[in-house]
Amino acid sequence: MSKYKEFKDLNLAQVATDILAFWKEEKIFEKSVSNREGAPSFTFYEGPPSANGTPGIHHVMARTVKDIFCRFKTLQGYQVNRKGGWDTHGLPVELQVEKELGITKDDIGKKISVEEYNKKCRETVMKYKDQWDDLTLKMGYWVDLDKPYITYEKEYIESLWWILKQLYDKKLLYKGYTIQPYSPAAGTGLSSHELNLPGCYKDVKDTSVVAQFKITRNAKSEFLFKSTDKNIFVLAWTTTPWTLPSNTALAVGEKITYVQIDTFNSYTHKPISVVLAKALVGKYFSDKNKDLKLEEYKAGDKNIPFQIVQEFTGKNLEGIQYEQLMPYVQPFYDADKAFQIVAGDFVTTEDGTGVVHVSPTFGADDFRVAKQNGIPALTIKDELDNEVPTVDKRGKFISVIGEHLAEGVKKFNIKTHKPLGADDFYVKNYTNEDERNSDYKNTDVIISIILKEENKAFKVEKYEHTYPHCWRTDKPILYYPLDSWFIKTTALKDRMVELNKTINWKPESTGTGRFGNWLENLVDWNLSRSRYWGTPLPIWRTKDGKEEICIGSQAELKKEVEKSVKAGMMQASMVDGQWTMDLHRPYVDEIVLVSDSGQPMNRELDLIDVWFDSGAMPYAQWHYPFENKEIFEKNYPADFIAEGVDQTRGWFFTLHAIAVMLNESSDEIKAVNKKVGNGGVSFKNVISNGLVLDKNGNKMSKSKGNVVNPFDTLAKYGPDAVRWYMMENAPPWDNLKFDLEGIAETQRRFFGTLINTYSFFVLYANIDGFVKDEMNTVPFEKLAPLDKWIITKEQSLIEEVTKAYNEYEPTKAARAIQEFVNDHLSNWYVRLNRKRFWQPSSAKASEGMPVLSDDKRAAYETLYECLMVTAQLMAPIAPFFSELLYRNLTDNIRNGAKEFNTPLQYESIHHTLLVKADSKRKVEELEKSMDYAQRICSLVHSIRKNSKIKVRTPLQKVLLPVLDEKFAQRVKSVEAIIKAEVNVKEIQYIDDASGLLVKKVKPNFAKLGKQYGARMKEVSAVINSFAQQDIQTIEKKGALSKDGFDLVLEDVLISSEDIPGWSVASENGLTVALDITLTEELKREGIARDFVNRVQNLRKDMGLAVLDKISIEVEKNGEEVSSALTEHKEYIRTETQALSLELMEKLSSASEVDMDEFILKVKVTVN
RNA sequence: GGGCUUGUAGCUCAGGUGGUUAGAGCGCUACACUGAUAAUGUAGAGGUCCGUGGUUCGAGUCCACGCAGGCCCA
Repeated sequence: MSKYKEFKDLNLAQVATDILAFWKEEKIFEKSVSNREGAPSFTFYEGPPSANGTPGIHHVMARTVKDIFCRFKTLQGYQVNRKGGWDTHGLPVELQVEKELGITKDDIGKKISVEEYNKKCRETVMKYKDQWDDLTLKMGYWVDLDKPYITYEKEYIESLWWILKQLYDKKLLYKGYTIQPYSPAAGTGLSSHELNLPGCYKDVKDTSVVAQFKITRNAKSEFLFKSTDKNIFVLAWTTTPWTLPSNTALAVGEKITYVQIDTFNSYTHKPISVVLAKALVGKYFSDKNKDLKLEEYKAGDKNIPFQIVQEFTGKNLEGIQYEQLMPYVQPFYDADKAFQIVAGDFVTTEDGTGVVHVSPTFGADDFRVAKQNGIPALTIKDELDNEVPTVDKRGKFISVIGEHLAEGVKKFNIKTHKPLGADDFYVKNYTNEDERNSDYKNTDVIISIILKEENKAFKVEKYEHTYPHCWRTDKPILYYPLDSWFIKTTALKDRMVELNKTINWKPESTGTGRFGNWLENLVDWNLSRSRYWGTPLPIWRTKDGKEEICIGSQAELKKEVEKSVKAGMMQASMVDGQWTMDLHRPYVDEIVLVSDSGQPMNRELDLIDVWFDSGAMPYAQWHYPFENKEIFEKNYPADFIAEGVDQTRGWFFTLHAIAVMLNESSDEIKAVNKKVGNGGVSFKNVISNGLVLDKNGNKMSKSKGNVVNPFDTLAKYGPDAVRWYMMENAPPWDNLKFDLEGIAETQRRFFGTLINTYSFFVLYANIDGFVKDEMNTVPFEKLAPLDKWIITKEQSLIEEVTKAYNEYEPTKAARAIQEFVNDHLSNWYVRLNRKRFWQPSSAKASEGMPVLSDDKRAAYETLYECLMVTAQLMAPIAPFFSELLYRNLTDNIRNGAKEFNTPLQYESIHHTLLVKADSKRKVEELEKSMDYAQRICSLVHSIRKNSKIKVRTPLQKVLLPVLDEKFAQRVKSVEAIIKAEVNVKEIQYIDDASGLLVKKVKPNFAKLGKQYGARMKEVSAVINSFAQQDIQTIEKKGALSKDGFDLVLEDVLISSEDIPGWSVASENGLTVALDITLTEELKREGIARDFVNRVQNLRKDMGLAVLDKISIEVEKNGEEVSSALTEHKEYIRTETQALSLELMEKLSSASEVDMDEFILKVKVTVN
């Protein structure tokens, strides 16, 4: 009969290596999917990593989370297809290529062709694919690496185009503009990455203006006019005065407190009344002037008096209108909305006046707040009838404004270094004027002077701040409206918000908070990227923008190209033969299509945001709708996805946005959703996991040198310990403080204990020749109480762990399994049952035909079952070790199991079906009783310890106060266990009748609180004053009236915390007293047990085998020892397997053993 | 600056709907066990529950304001 494998020097890393070989050899992963053909499917989407960087330890964490639930669902019987994927486009790839080639973006198209550049990108993007695949394999992440989706593939891009076309057709794709960093000197937009290049932010001194915006008197503003007769101005500060001519709104903070102050303008000396944030008054009004009288002010006085008239919050200012500050250009549309005060969440009282000047064309915040409030931007129409801002792309004011400024220069006699015409007003010095000229005045200064003269400037001063500069030209950048293609996500905002509520977010707060708020404040999705390596926007346009076409497939493009060739726009050679064109730049850019009116159409040069690539993966990974429609329908939407919380606005959003928009714009998707009963989401459950930090809670970074190498870690500790540690330590959505010590602890504490438990089973099972027989097991009713108890615990564990996995709570699952193995199985069940396993089997055992008693068989079967269930439950988290455990436990019965089609027929644990809890095999009563046993033992140990009486010394009895009969019954059912565990002869139950019991009473606050509330102090005083008699009365009668309170039994908690004259310990309502009197008889028994212990040590020192027989000789040492050994001779002989035990007067060449109180000479000889 | 999140023992973490003695594991100290033995068990020490206010008879738990760390966004 084949035996169970024993573990020697178990190395979890080696286990993984062996199991990996087995998985590969037997195609275990593939089978885990194919075995489930026809079963309901559980869909998982893999968020594609980018292989142009190396994987880190946090990827192990993220992928463990993904793997767990896919494995779990497989165990539950689902078919779980999981297609891997690669994210291949985007800026990081481009940057890496540029670094490798030593070029910059400027060199593209000059030193290197777009074609070569993109070729290089394509090569680079898979640079570390091998490392990724290796990690995937080694950590045991099961995902299909053979047929991954790759975002640069033609088919993938075609699906993206199809989606874009759906959106386009529903008018959800449009061309607009956003405010972006722009370099007029270089004539190009800058990415945030370029802005963050070292040296871009420079300290500069700019002219700043606090401008006075004159309030219009009407119902809303009336309250400001009540207390003053002066003109009222709102003060707003800006460090870019050139944006003032395009001001269309002012923003205030709703919750910020503002004040109105009567004072005088320091330049014109005119009386004014101004509004600004209360917190900033001190900045503009000196405290030493507060007592000056307004009436006594004379024009030109240096100290200007001021008087606070009233104060109010920003909310009161909302909607108030003001006069345009520099009325040079009027808004084209919504003019009635312009020039009003609105609330902005970006307004602070850090600096300025607590009021922000809003110029929608030249500030991102400004643009957003204006859009939200329907406020127009100041623009004009150019010769092509396009709306353009008041500053052109070279950084110069349009001539309409230039005229006004030139007029102002003349009118106020401003001295400049050269005559300024309408076309000379650059907003910054982009024309390299000589600033050293004493009369040099930039546009900001000129505007400031004009404002001063016009009583519109409250304060003008130089202000030093950091401002971004163009890394190419070293000139200050502008925030400028640039053309972009947008997806009108705002049109479906409500739908997205609504559908988001149907998604199960782990943790919930990410869904409602971070993601929910993001959706609430949604702006249109800016798709455009001015780059080279990415998915091209499939839109072709005529020069005047009047005609355009959005291409939704390769076939359509081909058709359009043919049309174009016919029209003579293109050469036929481009489409000759098969259609094999790469859909990337530069090839698509070379295609010129023909419009309906016969105009040439060129592709809009933009690429689309890479996030669109990944968000479209549910469709594009299957090349939907061009292929695989059935597979797609079966795998839409995802049941589960998981990525880092940083993906909230990344992948999670793009998945959601695209899904919701397609559900509105595509009839096909709508039909699929209807068919599969999906409201329109692309994922139903999502875990957003946290970061992996170093053990001190710092972010891992190369510069800090605290990066943990995943390969080293896996090799050292084995993937199971790493995975287990990561899940057990903290819920995945919390940040993990990653500590290698922690993995070592997991290894020792959990895997070590489990291995030990298994080894214990194997040791005896092999001796006894126990083999699991699925067809014939001892029925539950015949099990020993301890067996029933651990089986009960096991059922609870199955329920708990299954629930935890179902609710995407891996940490709860891991912790429950760990508690079961360590505390219940190993520490209690195995420990207390050891004897059952090593009791010799019946005589036939020696003849090689072991016959197991039912009791022993029950013990083996119980332990076997616990190990098996543990293996199954832990399999999702620790797939390797559980596999080893399963195979070791089942290899010897596999053939039989296959024959009889029983649960253990599968070659891999990952092919089995998860056990279900069986309520018929639960004895909850036993669970409670055992809990008492454990607690009572703990208390007795505690008393022994305090009295310094070791467990080997037997004691007579334990006293147990009984407060209710149920309790006594429960303890009695486990009495034998308690007695054996703490080595006492009897347990005596004492109640009121014994007269020993002193009871204590405590108010039951939880119940009383509801009834008495504020009178709690009185009631509890009354209860605390109960005499013993009162306690007895309320116990017997169930009610008691005292000091005006009618109390019932449930109002109080009765406990016994004292037994006079006894050694007592109590905890949590349980009280135990121990009789620590040592009678001569007990002492003798103690000596005998000590003696056995010492002989066993000698046996061990001598290297004897378990079954070796011995003879013992002892030199006499006083009457007590002699009678102890004589009295317990039989006991000693049985325990030590001694054929004889002789007391001798004198012993030569004997061992001296320390019996604590004395030394004994003992001689052990082998028979 | 905004949104979200975390703060409980030396370390890592538990602590439904508020209830009076705040728990676990590791680590530490001591002891026990010695037929799971390079294992195992038991006990003990260890806490301003981040701070300050508030609500309440009662706050680790609820509210407000802060402080510190983290993520995302400006």
